[in-house]
Amino acid sequence: MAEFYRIGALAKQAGVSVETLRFYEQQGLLPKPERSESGYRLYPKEALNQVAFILRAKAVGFSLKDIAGLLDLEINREQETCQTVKNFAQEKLAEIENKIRELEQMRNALKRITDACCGGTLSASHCTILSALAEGNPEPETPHVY
Amino acid sequence: MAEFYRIGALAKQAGVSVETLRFYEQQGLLPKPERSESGYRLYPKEALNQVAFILRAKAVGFSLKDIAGLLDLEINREQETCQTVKNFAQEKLAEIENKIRELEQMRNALKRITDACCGGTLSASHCTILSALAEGNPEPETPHVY
DNA sequence: CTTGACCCTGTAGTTTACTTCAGGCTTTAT
DNA sequence: ATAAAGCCTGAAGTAAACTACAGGGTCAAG
Repeated sequence: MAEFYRIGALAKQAGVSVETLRFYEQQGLLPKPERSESGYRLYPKEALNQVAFILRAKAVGFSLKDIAGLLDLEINREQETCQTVKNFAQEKLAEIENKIRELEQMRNALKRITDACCGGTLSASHCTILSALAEGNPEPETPHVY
Repeated sequence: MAEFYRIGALAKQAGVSVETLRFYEQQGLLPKPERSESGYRLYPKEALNQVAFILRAKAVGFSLKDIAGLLDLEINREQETCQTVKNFAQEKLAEIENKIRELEQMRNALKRITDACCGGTLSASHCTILSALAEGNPEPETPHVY
């Protein structure tokens, strides 16, 4: 029971357009799938996970080129030593952890606002979102009193 | 001792080009700074934090338009009710927490690889980086034995 | 057996986020 | 005082990531 998606079905499942899927294939982000006799692309169900991975990586700020680099590891892994693969993965790991830290800083800044903010129907003239956000580190600063 | 940066100094400090700073100003991401008699932009030192915030937000996948939306809260805050501001901030907070979760999934997948990977000089043909990454959830799966 | 939904390739157009250029003032170092 | 370095505006150019044709096969339903 080897099941296959055609491009339209995969696109629908993944929440992208068929053009995007063809574009990703052309850019080397998706492996060239099998073809039916008439030339239709036939995707195995793993393709859905691969697309999901691309979308997740994109959502957190990796470029398609970055992502291709990650995926290339798999494709060329026979030619690479294990050490090379591991190094690259660790490099990407560091990048990801950096992004997590940056997001946590942003989250903390926003949290401080939503907590401090009255949340009522008054003017927001004291909700200094930018000043709170603009601070890199959460310096306590004179707390706003409402 | 109100100190001012000229555009070149701010650019250097922030690690961007002067053109990028002018572009951000034009796009409404940076407030229009004071000008010297001869028309030079004079930035207060807070500008550095604002640029840093933009860069951080960009690095984690927000578009300039998204960022402008965040920063707009400050600029128009007199016109908005506190509730509106708070709602928007909470919406963005949810987005950020989503991104953090996505990154943590990616981090876990990569970590499993680097931990399982021999790290030696052998072929990496068993380092299934893609298959590990492609999984959304870390299903245990038949563990690789080397 | 034809009509409509789906697929193909290839090329052109769009949006986002810059970057470069042209032409011309200002400031600073020698 | 003059030349190099820095700043100005406005417009054009570029790279990445799609998105939209144009022109043409495929296939299940009626």
